[in-house]
Amino acid sequence: MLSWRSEGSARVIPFEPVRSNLKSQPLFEVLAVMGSGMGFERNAEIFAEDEPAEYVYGIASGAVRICKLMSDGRRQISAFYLPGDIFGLEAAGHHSFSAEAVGDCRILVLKRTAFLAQAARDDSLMAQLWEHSMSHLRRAQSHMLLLGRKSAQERLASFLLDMAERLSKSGAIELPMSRQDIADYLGLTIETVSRTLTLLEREGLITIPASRRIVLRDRHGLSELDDCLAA
Amino acid sequence: MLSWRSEGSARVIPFEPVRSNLKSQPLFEVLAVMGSGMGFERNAEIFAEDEPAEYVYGIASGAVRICKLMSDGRRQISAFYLPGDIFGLEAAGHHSFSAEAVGDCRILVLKRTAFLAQAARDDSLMAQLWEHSMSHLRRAQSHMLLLGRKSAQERLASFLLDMAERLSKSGAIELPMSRQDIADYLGLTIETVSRTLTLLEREGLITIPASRRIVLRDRHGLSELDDCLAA
DNA sequence: CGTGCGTTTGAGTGAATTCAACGGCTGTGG
DNA sequence: CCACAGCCGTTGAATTCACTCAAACGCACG
Repeated sequence: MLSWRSEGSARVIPFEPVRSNLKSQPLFEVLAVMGSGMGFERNAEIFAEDEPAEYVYGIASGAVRICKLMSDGRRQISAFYLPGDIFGLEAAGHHSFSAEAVGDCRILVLKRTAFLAQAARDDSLMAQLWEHSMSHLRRAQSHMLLLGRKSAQERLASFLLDMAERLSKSGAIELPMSRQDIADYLGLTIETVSRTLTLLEREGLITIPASRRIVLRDRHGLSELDDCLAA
Repeated sequence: MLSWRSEGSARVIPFEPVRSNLKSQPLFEVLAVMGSGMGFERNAEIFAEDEPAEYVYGIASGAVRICKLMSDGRRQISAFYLPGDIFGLEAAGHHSFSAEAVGDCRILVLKRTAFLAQAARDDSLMAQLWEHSMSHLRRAQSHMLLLGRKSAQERLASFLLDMAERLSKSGAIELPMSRQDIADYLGLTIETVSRTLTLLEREGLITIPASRRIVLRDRHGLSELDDCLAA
């Protein structure tokens, strides 16, 4: 059941280092300058739960999902990471979740030890590192409110607004992930995601010119669904 | 609706500093040595969402809930903190959630700035601070799996096992929180929590000698419900 | 022009919710 | 000491929202 999910490690394609300066946050800069680039195919596993955490990762292009699995195949995606984001840095030992490529993507990789050595040299970096973890924690808390207390419409509204903010700025979003990914992120089924999107379209809040392309027509209406007393 | 929840700040009772050494984790020690003690009554607000984050808190006795609210009163508790736990430390500016006393409790309080100054003096403390945030993040991720993908029975099983581990070690748990708190933590209603507990009792997995006292009769059975591929 | 995958749509079901009533414990005041 | 009020928790009945099962659609690719 759902076995396609565990196709697991598709091929890993090394490629020439990227000197991305899309995002100039110092943490990402460290990766861009010191790290090396790798390519991952769609659905490739970047690291697995319980695996020793040896590297830090930064996204040059594409998107990554962080997930936890149950033994019967149920999956919860706890976050999507997009270009400029850093992930996989554990304080100790092992990863507590797995990371997979949502689509083909280019990832910057740096040894954890090298990254931490750099942080030790630069106090402000250590502080930013902590700040970084805390911002993830804040996101996680907002997401718990969504998962525990919001209706399907509210979940989709929150999701679309978040995605718009993170990867478009304009009213149109090009989603990097499948409906199944969205469902597993929002704690819904693929059918409910699909139905709810068409519902939002019928209500005039969005239009869906292509399944992965969504235009926000009424941000205000979406924000009302989102509630957004949460940060 | 649900207005009792917002009784808000019940009286705050200052009390003589506690030199607790229940838990000797260095972070908590800093609070025990440098901080001052305060008492909070049941349901008192310790700090509110969006309030400037000026202090760090440690629990000497009692329990605290961390929550987010929606404008219509829906509430999600993202964590419970128990004796020995530290909370309220933000990397920057403002709290992204509120904290309330679950029952009467004694809290150690220290100025954020004093705490961070100490951390700056002691490298290992800064590292532990980061480690601390990461362990919260790990918990949050497991909880997202619970909220997004688990059935009511599975949620209660996870909850009970977690509580047993954190506050009893033996098979009997004395719950510090109400059914409403449990419901808001697990993303359920109070009725579902109640029904599911009696169901678990009928199945012989637990016994409930008093509403706040629960005995785990079959940990193995509970673990199976819990699934617990999650850390 | 089929084949395969991702998505949409439909019909029926079900787990948890809502609405409602009852039971039990605690503390207060007569 | 008992009566009563106020909570908190449990139980019951009916509803609902999202889920499951199933089928069809559409696009991309060989």
